Amino acid sequence: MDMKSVERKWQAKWEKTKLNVFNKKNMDNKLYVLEMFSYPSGANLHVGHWYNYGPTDSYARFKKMQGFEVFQPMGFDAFGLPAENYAIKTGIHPKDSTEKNIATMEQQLKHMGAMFDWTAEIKTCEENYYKWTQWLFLQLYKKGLAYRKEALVNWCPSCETVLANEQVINGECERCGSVVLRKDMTQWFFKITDYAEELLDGLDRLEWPEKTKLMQKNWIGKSTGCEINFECETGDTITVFTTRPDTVFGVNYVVLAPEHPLVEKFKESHPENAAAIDAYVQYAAEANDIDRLSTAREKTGVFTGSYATHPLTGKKLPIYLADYVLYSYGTGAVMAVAAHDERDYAFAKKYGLPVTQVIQKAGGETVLPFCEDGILVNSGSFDGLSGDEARNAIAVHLTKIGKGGKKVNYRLRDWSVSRQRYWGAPIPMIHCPKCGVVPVPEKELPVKLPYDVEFRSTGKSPLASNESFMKCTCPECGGKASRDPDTLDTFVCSTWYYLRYLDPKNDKQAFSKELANKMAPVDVYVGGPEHACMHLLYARFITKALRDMHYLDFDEPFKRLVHQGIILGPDGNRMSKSKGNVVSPDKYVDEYGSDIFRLYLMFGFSYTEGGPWNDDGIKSISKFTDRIERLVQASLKYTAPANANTEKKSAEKELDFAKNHAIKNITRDMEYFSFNTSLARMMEYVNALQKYDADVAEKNVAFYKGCIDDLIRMLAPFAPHFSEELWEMTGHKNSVFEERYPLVDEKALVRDETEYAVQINSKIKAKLMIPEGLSDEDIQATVCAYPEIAEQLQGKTVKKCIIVKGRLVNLIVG
RNA sequence: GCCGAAGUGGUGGAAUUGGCAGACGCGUCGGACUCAAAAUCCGAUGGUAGCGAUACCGUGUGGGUUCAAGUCCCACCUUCGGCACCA
Repeated sequence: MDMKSVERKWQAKWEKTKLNVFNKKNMDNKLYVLEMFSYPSGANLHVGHWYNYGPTDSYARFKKMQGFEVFQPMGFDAFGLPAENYAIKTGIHPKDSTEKNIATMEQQLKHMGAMFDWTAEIKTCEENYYKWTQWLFLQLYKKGLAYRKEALVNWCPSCETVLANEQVINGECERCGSVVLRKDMTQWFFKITDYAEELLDGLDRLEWPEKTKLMQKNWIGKSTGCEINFECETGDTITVFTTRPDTVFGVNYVVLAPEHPLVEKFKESHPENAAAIDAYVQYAAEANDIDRLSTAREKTGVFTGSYATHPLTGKKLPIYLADYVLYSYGTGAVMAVAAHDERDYAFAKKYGLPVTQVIQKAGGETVLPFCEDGILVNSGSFDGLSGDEARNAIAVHLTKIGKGGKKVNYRLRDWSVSRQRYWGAPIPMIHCPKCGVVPVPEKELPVKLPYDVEFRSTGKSPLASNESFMKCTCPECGGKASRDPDTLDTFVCSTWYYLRYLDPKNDKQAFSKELANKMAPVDVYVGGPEHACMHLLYARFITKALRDMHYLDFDEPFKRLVHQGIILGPDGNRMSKSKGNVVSPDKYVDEYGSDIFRLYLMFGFSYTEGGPWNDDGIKSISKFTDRIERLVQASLKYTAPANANTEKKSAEKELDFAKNHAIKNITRDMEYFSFNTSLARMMEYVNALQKYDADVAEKNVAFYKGCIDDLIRMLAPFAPHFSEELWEMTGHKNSVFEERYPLVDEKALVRDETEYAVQINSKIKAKLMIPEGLSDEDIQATVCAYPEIAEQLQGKTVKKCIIVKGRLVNLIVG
């Protein structure tokens, strides 16, 4: 079969008959299947895209044939850093390169033959989309969920620009090699932490992979502990968070993150230490959080010269700065208990600080640092308590004396959404010298992204250089004001795109509430596991926020989630241009056609695992479709005599069994996205058809042709163009996708006997056929009576007989 | 470093969740068809020993639980994903 022309033929037909367009009339029966949209970075569709979209489309088609009205849209996450970097390198404007890439990818996606509903297509870089991303920002601002604060960014002092983490290589700027510093900058944040508890709590009710839920849980990082206040000489209070208030009597010193605001105060009160402090702050600014949190990193720090007072003992405690404390976690300060914390212990040993043991191992020798629960000693009236009891008692006492109390802390931080970049949605805020920060009125949206901008680094955001963009009037006082020069993190665009797909042309609102409530949440969302913590968490947060603002009646965006695995390069490494191991799907699609390429992706890998690319099996898939074509062709010639016998003889029963076995297993496996096993069952069925075709001279033609029709129906989701062609070839006038997926006939699967494995003392001795429907006693009797087994049982007594119905019998003999 | 996964024949991968390890393919070997090749079809194929029935070994490594472990528990090794400005 000429796959290419067949593909074009059916793609054109589907478009004409609107086969892939969601029919709103059947909304009650909807199934929203969504693949993560793609970022148009390269000019071409990648194997990874194919691997995500091809098999998932087969799932969607399968569900369609089960009678669901499937909505499967596609679009482009079009803003982002790579297009801007490309522009800096080549001078090609991000808008131009992005639009060109999208045009190419659209063509490739259409040639893939997936049943995407292109009438719902969205591109996040278009005004009619980002207008509503800006609207979303304003709603969050109104709700108090968007605010400004200082935050650290990677700063290249020689390029005078903010760098993405990706652009920092071993602490140096990827462009110029300068040492990258961490610098404070005022940025917009979304208060995702307000939803920490709900985001955690909601995980239980999601049909998501357990590992993903666990990762999100750890990312949110709830810990229950205690806040404790330490008074300083300067009159300030250092508040620390600890999960181990039971060790509070063992505090030897207090440590602040180098970025802590109190550092300035300490420099003033101890000017003799200022130089050392500055040097250390500089040193810390050169490291990233991952390195700083590494337990393998050499502990470093500097004494501030100042002291704090222990809230319970009144002891004077030296105050240090150390980079193993992060300003972004907890309060940015910790109480150091050298005897009972690994890092504090290492630090204390290095700087010659005292180590005070206050916990004793219950019933054993205590080796320091001892970090487990134990019995309190040297802890005043709390001696003898342990674990939760001690933590509770101390927390209650601290509350009573006003020096702290119980506190729940989350590792989750608020989401920084400002980017000092050009290619993104402008932040719809205005800075007025009189009125301060003022939101752009909704009726003035979108704040359009100007085309003419110098996006090379100038020390400021690229938009800041465009005067006509920056200049505006304050909506409140009418005076001269300027726009926010930053753009939004692209993750903001992708938090709500699943809603826009439902209502992509709406120019009155971001989406219709009524439609959203009917069509969403997404029933099945498919994408890479690399999004486990960020995109997937942000989308959940925004959905909950929209619910609280009464734009939605549901609170989770993605009911079910499936991760496809990652296809690596043939060398086992992640595909990348620099490694030269990128595999292009195009040459395979050209050579074999998109159906065969899709079939191979489904058959050759475990969908959720992925793995290194190899094309060993792709030819065999092409043989498989050839074999099917030959079978179908041959069946066309068979005609039944007028007085044909329609009784099913053993050969027909055998084939019927094979067919129903395949239907049953495929129907189950498709639900789990187990495409490789589904196709294995399909191959077994084809083998059975071939055997019947070859072995049975007097065919039951009507029955056999029915089996061929079912084969085409069964194959349709996996090889859509090929199956349509076969369906037409066998004389059908409709689309095979208007057919129902064959249902299993359980009667055909009933057999009189089942094969059992027979073990003696857990070793397999024989395999026997045992009639169905016997009691355990009868099964044991049957097995023991079997000559081969009886022989081996001679002179022994059966002490125990374990029977697993339909599988195995294990005789324990002595 | 921390969080989360994965490791099964020569190879891609199965294994109904504790019940016959290796389904279905690829590859290899043997055979049929052919002047020959391709294509197609049939058969064999985890390892070791044996003519053979068969026996022993075998799911990253080492221990453990169990009548029974690829699957559960403990320790370790290797690889992969994420770590908050790649998306």
